[in-house]
Amino acid sequence: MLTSMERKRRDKAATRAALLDAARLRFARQGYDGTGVRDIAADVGVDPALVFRYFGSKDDLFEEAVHVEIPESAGGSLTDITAALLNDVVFADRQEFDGEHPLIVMLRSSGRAEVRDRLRHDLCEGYLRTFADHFKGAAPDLRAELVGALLVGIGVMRSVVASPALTQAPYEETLPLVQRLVAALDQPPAHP
Amino acid sequence: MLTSMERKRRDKAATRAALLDAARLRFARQGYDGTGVRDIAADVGVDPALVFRYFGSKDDLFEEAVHVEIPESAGGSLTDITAALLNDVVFADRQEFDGEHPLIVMLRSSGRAEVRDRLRHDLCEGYLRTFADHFKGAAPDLRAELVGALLVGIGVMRSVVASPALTQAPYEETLPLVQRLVAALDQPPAHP
DNA sequence: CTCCCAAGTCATCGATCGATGACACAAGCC
DNA sequence: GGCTTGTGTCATCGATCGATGACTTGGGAG
Repeated sequence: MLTSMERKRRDKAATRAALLDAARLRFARQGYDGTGVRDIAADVGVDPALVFRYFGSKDDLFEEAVHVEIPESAGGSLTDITAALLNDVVFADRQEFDGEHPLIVMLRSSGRAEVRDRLRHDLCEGYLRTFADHFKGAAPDLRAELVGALLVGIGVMRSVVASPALTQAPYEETLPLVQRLVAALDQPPAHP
Repeated sequence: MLTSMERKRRDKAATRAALLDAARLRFARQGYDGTGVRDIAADVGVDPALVFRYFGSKDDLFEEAVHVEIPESAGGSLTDITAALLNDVVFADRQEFDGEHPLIVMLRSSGRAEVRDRLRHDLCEGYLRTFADHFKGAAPDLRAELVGALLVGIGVMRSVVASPALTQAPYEETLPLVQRLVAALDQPPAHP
């Protein structure tokens, strides 16, 4: 797989970018342990030694490959944030990661401790902080993490488990169900 | 780690069982790729060749290690099933798997396709079928898989991401929140 | 055209992996 | 005690891994 047919034959920046793209695809599909630097280099059609010259080590390449900036959550209502997050985390088509979210990519490579640390940081400090701020009542952090669990779980069911219904259901069908769940979490417990 | 201090020195059944226990722990903590047969054998204090003699291959050992029978869901109300499932999948203390559910262990080793197939089968055909049967209205499969996503997500948040709130919250605090979510999924959409 | 630096290649290292087959040794039986 | 059977060990194979350093080659500057 040559990422770009017209890649110049001796262009450091282009080659580095092509290696990064190939690494993202490989890591997304096969995880960290299942991917070798020789595979990545072969995808680009280049010598494996270039990986170490440009990125230092396989670890550094992975770090740079799965790095993604967390979008500034538009400070709207809980409904708006839910819709944005579901779209961004679950349904956004990340072509560079084979259609999966970097969080799922990291999850697939969660054998290493640093990856788990990055996961926790990106999720809890990044995506879920807004939810915790919006939840009123007791234990907002716990309820925010339950939203995170739901979103992560949906991603896992679609990308890893490949469960039939969730994989085929479009965004328009999944969103209202998720909205009902988040709304139920926001309301105080009903004591009839 | 010798599983049992008084293990007889030449006892095939006991040695095999000890290898299986050690394999479960290693696979649970480090995943399939991160675990070597030499590690497992060293845990038991035995030669690595015994692994192949008793189990055939590393793959076969993994298959046997993560095999778990799905409990027959007591055919009670949706509330009862939810409580049972949350306890069994998320909060049951599986000592033999370092406290984690075999589903999470498989998830940590999901690089191989057969593992993903087993995951999908055990989850959708096993755990979630009961939910789909209990859900009235449209798209019961989708809603059942959303329950599965929630449970799997909670397991991931606790075991992999190690998110603070969900990890520390006891069963008694998490269960009512999950109950509210499942109940919201069961009710027909509210159109005020 | 030539020179020179950067881009890319080649050979190779040491470690580790799963796996195999020949071998050593303890236990039960006679 | 000698023999058989089965439990466990040892040495080793071939492949693959990440990583290193010396080497080659292309392309722009002069």
